[in-house]
Amino acid sequence: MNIYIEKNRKTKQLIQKTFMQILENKSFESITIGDITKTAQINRGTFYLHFKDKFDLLDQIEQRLFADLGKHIDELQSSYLSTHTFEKRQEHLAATLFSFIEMHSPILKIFLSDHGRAGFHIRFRDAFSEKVRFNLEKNKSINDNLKVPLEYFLSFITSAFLGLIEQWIRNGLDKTPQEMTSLYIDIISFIQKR
Amino acid sequence: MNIYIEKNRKTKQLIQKTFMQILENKSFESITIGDITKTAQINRGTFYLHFKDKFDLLDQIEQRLFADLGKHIDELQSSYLSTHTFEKRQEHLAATLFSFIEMHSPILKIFLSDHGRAGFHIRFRDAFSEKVRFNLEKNKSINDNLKVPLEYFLSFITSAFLGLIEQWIRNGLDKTPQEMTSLYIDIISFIQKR
DNA sequence: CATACCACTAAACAACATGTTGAACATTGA
DNA sequence: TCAATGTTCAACATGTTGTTTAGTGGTATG
Repeated sequence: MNIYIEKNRKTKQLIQKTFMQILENKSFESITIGDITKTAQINRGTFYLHFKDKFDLLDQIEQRLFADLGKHIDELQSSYLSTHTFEKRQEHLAATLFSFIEMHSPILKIFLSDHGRAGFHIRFRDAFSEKVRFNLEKNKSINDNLKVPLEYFLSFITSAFLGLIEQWIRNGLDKTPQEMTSLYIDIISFIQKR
Repeated sequence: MNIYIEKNRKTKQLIQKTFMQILENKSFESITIGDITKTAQINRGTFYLHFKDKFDLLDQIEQRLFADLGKHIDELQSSYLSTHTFEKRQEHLAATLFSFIEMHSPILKIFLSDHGRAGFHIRFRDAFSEKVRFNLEKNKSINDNLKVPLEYFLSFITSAFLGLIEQWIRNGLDKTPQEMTSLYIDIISFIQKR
């Protein structure tokens, strides 16, 4: 019964790998199950033994990505939570995120482009937003001085961040995560000086 | 020969209207040409007399939206360009945009959701970004003091703005364009105070 | 008034995509 | 060994796409 588990896992991985590969040259919408199974050299029916449909396939890849993102941020926050200033924590959060993006850039390059599935940037931002909310709510000085609803402020700041990431990816990752972190800090302090 | 032009125009409009209507309940990908023509009570072949395919139909609606957005911003800039301070111009730009969004919220609600087509928020941001770039490049004090590449700053600020818009729409337009403008200003000044 | 024209319809077409089924084959465990 | 189980496959019915061909009922024009 052991060889079956292995075989199943391998076929499922093959489908996911092949799918991602095709996604580099073709948009999600235009990819057919046949495209995937022909390239992977398996029967089309086999696909349906592993995934409900195209969307299920993408969902599983997406969700693994979001889970991984959450794990990274959680780890950071548990070790940094009260040992540093808010500004230092912000900086480390940015650095962690840019590193994460660099690590997953092959997938993100596709998901954030128009080759991906509609609404990805919203789902990504929501996953990210949840983590930032936790970080902000712990901070009294923010809750007290912020006049606008927290959800609006969160949308503003996480979208801005995501905008930087999208530009970075569009530029073919022309900078290191460290450079992106200082670029982020430079933009914030530029706004502050006006 | 005039009645023909009228008939053609009306059928084309009917297709677009019906399409937008269906888009409220069904995702772009899952809508078929048959869905549209059955609802509009026209022959399926007629669709192809007006549009190349589903994408062409959506493109034409998108492009009309972007053109309209550009027109609004251009009008604003030509009348305000050098008669006000940079901050006042920013505020009026924000107010203009929020009004535009409110006016087109039925379409934008769909296009920005996962019922729309992948990459819309990128195309929308690009259209918007071009106009803001023009505004920023005219301003010497920004070009001189900004250490980071303009494209990154543009991505940051236009994405942040789009984030506010998305949240606003998600909240079912719970505020007036005027309230959104002061909300925007409040967020900026909150960042400045830190 | 005849006729050429136009937007649209109806029906049929091949090509292709989808999701399901039952059969084939390999592996497992009693 | 052999029945049960797991994986894969070929074939099927169904639905969508974009094109084509023939035809309808109005409209313009000489």
